[in-house]
Amino acid sequence: MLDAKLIRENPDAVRAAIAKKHLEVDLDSVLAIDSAWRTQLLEVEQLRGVQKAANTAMAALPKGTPEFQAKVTEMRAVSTQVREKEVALKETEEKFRLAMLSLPNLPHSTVPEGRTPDENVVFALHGSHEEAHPHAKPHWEIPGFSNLFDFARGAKVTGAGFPFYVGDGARIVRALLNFFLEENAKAGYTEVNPPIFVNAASATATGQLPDKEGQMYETTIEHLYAVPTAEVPLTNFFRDEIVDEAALPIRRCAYTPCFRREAGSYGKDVRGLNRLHQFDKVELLKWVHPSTSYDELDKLREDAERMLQKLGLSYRVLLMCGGDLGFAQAKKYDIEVWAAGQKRWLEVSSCSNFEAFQARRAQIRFRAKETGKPELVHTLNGSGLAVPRVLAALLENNLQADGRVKIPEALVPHFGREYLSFA
RNA sequence: GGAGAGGUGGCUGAGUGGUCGAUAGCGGCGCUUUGCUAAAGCGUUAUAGGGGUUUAAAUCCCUAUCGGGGGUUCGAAUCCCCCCCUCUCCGCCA
Repeated sequence: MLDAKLIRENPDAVRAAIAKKHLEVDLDSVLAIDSAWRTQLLEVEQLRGVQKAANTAMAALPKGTPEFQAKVTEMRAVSTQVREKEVALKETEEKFRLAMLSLPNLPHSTVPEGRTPDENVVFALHGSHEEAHPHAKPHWEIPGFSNLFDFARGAKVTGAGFPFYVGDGARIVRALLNFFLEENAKAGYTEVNPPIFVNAASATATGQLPDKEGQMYETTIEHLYAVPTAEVPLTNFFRDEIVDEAALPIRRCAYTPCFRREAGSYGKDVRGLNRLHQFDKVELLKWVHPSTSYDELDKLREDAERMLQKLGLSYRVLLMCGGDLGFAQAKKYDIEVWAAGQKRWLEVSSCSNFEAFQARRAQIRFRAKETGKPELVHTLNGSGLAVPRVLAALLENNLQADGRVKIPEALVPHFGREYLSFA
């Protein structure tokens, strides 16, 4: 959510910033609602002032006197009027709230211009993805793949996109999660094990609701949402709270399964482990002082990159252009790992600065020592990392002539063996 | 799931229809006293929104907020209804 004062006082600047995201936004209608709301608010407040003054006067009057009765009669009319105007005001307020929720975050000045993913800027390249991987093949074509990653039985038991991980398949997932969590702990992130269902207020605060409702699984009885990412419960940890300024930046990480309906995404990039309805991910989250949030974004990205380096994977970092930035983000880097078998880049992390956008929705503040006033924190998050695509790249890039997969050295202590076998 | 009790400001805790944004205490902040500390005295102590003034801010005016929502009433922290949460007991259960 944006600051209402900002759109009121600098509508043109807001319009220009939104244009960079190439989103259709009717700011004029938002401004019109805002203006109507303020007019109505003023009327209601004035009438309430009249009621309040009468109330004080009546308190001093003996009940049952003619003066008292006259006041009652007089105030009955005011009361009716207030009620009517309040109903109208509430309607306008709700319209305004929804309109404000529909406004995207503004991109940072360093975000490159661009409309489509092709216009994202390659910010960094690491490793030599073009070197030969003589034995590489798409992971789903590796002989014995379905022994470890059983999509057919997953489809039977639950549905497409919910695989079983069996034997070394389950083991490598656990090893990766353990590796990620340990690395993040070293980098200063406190581990959290959050609820994996959240309520509507939480999903609204991080921006999943109201617009991305169709992407989440929802329970029929309590109307809870299965988390699409640990970002949701993690960010909401401090919802409606004032955190200690001296404690900033607060760094946390969490492993959760993530549930995504992926409605409308069909096609060849959904093969194998590339896109699932349920997958495992470790998420990194920071609550920071506004003055440091872009430094913290760089550090967050580096924390995610370091893990890929230790796993010996080639990757690139994309700086997202305005058009590919997403609704809530002010600036975002995507980290993509090279999958030698598919010969494509797979997104394994997305590191974003939301500035105060989520914090305003979630009312997460700190009391600034300088002013003594509560101010909104900035929130940042990034994957650290998503398991299935890292796994896909590992399987493809490290496939040996004998059909086994060499486990990266950093992962061996967690996996317990040097090779993964499909037998 | 059943029965009961409760949810008030940073915290504790009064307040059962009217001048209550709310007694009191604690904590915090400021001032005074003091060689320093402690103590004492005095004062102060929320958040959000709107209006007005202003280059801007502060000051100023108004409104809202006593778990959330709705209702009764001229008027609700207080009465009624629904929901959420906490605690106690019972049941069930990993």
